[in-house]
Amino acid sequence: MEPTRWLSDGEQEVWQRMLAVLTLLPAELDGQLQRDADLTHFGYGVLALLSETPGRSRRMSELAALVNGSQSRLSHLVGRLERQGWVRRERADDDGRGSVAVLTDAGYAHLAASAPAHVARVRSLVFDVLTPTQVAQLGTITAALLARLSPAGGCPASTARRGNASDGS
Amino acid sequence: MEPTRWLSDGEQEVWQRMLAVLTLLPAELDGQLQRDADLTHFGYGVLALLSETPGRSRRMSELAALVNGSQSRLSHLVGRLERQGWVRRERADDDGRGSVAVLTDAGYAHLAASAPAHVARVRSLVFDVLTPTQVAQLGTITAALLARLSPAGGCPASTARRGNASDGS
DNA sequence: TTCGGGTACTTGAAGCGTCAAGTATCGGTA
DNA sequence: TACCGATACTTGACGCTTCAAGTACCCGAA
Repeated sequence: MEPTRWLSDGEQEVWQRMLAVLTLLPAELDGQLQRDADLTHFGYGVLALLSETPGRSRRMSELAALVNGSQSRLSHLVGRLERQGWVRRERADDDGRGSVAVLTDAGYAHLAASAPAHVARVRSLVFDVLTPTQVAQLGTITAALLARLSPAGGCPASTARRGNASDGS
Repeated sequence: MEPTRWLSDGEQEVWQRMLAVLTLLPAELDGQLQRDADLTHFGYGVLALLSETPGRSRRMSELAALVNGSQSRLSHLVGRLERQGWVRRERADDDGRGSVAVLTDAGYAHLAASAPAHVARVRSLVFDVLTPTQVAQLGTITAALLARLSPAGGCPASTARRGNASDGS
C-alpha cells in the first residue's frame, strides 16, 4: 500500500472550485430546461441528438453511448418521452432484438422551441464569462480529462457530432 | 426578442466535451465512493466538511450552503447518516429553530478510512492527467464560471475552506 | 403581550437513476 | 436443426433529490 499522496493546497483549491462547478452548472441547466421546456438536460440531449441524425432516429444502444447514459436510463427516459408524444419506438428491421427511437414532428417542434432559451443560458453561464483563450484552454483540458474518463477514444460521439438542433442547422 | 446567437463549431465542440466531463466525472466519483465507502459523493463532502470544522459540527443551513445543496437534500442526507451512526443531530443553543450536525467518532473513522482511496481516484482522474499549467488554467476558468454561477461571492466556502480530511490534517 | 411575517428545519410524495432480473433474439456450433 | 452463450432491450424495486407543505421558533411592532 502506497502512502497516500494528498492534494496540495493549490490542488485542493482548484478541486473545490471544480466540484462547485460540477454541482451548480448541471443544476442550472436542468432547472432552466425543466421550467421552460418540461425537459431534463439529459432528455434535451437525447432529443437534440436525434434531431441531428438523418432520419431523426437512432438505435437505443447507440443513443445511450452517445449521451453517456446507461441503457436502462435511456429506456426509462424514452418511455417518458414517448408518453409525451415526442418520440416513438420502432423495432429494428436488421436486428429483431433492437429498438429504434424516432423523433416525432411534435418532438422536433418542441426541441426547436426550447433551443434558443437553452443556448442563451449556456452562452451566458459559460461562453460569455470566458475569453476565447480560456475557451481554447478548456477545450484542451476537457479533452485530456475525457481521454482518461472514457478510454474508448475520448470522443464517444466521433460517429456523428456535426451540427445539432442547437446550432440552427 | 434577440435573434439567437448559436454556438460556433468550435464552441460546440468544447461544450460537448464539457458536457461529457460533467456527466462522467461525477458518475466515476459516486461509483467509487459507493462501492468502497457506502457513501454518495455528496455525503462524503458533508462528512469531510464536518471533519474540518472545529468541534466537528455545523449548523444545517451553513452546511447546506457550503456544499451547494438544498436544505431539504441535506436534511434527508443527515437523516440517513444519522441512521448509520456517522452523524448526530443536536438542537442549536443560540437559536431554538436550528439544528447542528455533529460528526461522531464512528463517522470520523469511516471518513478517514475512505479518504485515501477517494483522493487516489481524484488524483488519477484529474491531477495526473493535467500539467501544472493546465491545473492553473483550470483554476482560473472555474473561478470565472463560479463568479457567474454563485453570485454570492463566487467563494461560498470562504468562511471555512482550510485543510480537510482529504489533506491529511 | 400578543400578533404577524420571516427564518430554520423537517416531512411526504413524486420523479428520475441505478441495479438486478427478466424476455427475446442472434449467431456460432454440433 | 437444435442448442447455448452473448447481445439488446425492458422492467420493477429501491434510493436519492426535488418540490411543496408543514412545524417550530425568532423578532419587531402595535
